[in-house]
Amino acid sequence: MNLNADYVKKLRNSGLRPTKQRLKICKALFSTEKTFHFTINDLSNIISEKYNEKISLATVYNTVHAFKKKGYLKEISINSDKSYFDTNTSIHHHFYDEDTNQLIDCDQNDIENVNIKKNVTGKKINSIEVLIKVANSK
Amino acid sequence: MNLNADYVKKLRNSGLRPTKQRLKICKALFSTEKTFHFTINDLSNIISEKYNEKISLATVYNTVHAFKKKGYLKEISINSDKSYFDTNTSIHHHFYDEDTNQLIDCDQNDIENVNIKKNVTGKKINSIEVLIKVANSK
DNA sequence: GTGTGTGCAAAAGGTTTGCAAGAAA
DNA sequence: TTTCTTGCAAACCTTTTGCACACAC
Repeated sequence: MNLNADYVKKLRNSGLRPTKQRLKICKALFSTEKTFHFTINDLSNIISEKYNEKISLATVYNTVHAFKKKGYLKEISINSDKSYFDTNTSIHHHFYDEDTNQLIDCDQNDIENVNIKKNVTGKKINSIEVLIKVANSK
Repeated sequence: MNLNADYVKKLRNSGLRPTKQRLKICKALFSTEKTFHFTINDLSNIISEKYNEKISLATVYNTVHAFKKKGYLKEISINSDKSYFDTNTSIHHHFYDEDTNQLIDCDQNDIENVNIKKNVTGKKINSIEVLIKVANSK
């Protein structure tokens, strides 16, 4: 359970002004033990439903992107009409349930090391993401 | 080099009527040896620039999705504002150059077998996709 | 006070939809 | 003739932008 003061510190440390809106978003994202996946729209709904407050969509977009840049959030690659974010920033992968459109974490330990034998010349590997698409057997 | 007659057969075999538009799209997608990546917009441009013909965007969307459903195309998972498709339907992976937004094939042999030790209960794995994001070292 | 952040509405960009007209079976 | 397909425009949704106002420092 993080306190508001922790969020203020966290934001200040990364050069972001601790505004009311950003603190509220921190609370929505980082006050639970469990990490989770969300879309911008989800987050906006959480704030308005759970906290009964409203933050402009533009601000939510701004903040989420700022948090991503600072490494507080990860963006997940699924082909979709919208962007998914993850409050779990450790190295891990995902199952994507094509029946329910649900994303499920896949621990790095649940996958045998992914070893890339070749790289694009002159480039450095920033990340390796594995997406495992699953569906009902039928 | 495939002939029109081959495309007619291919379409008919999968229950799709071989219309003028679909045949043109087949030609644009499958008449070269090399496979490639494209967006709907790319495809639309190829048809209008290279073949000097125009197919309604709605039809291009329809056809691409139909082809994907039939397994003639693969959709690639990148978080992006648009969908990418691949005429290479074999099992393989991708490098994504974050500097240039370019997609590069990564042969399955260039990755040590990805072994998933755990699965979502009651589901079957449909695909395993690895996306390697690269960028300039600097 | 200065510079940064916010909110609103409008705009943009990709994708989907509804429906009438056209083509294939 | 029946069914599937096309084309167009409008609708839709997510995301971005411009700008005036407000807030943090």
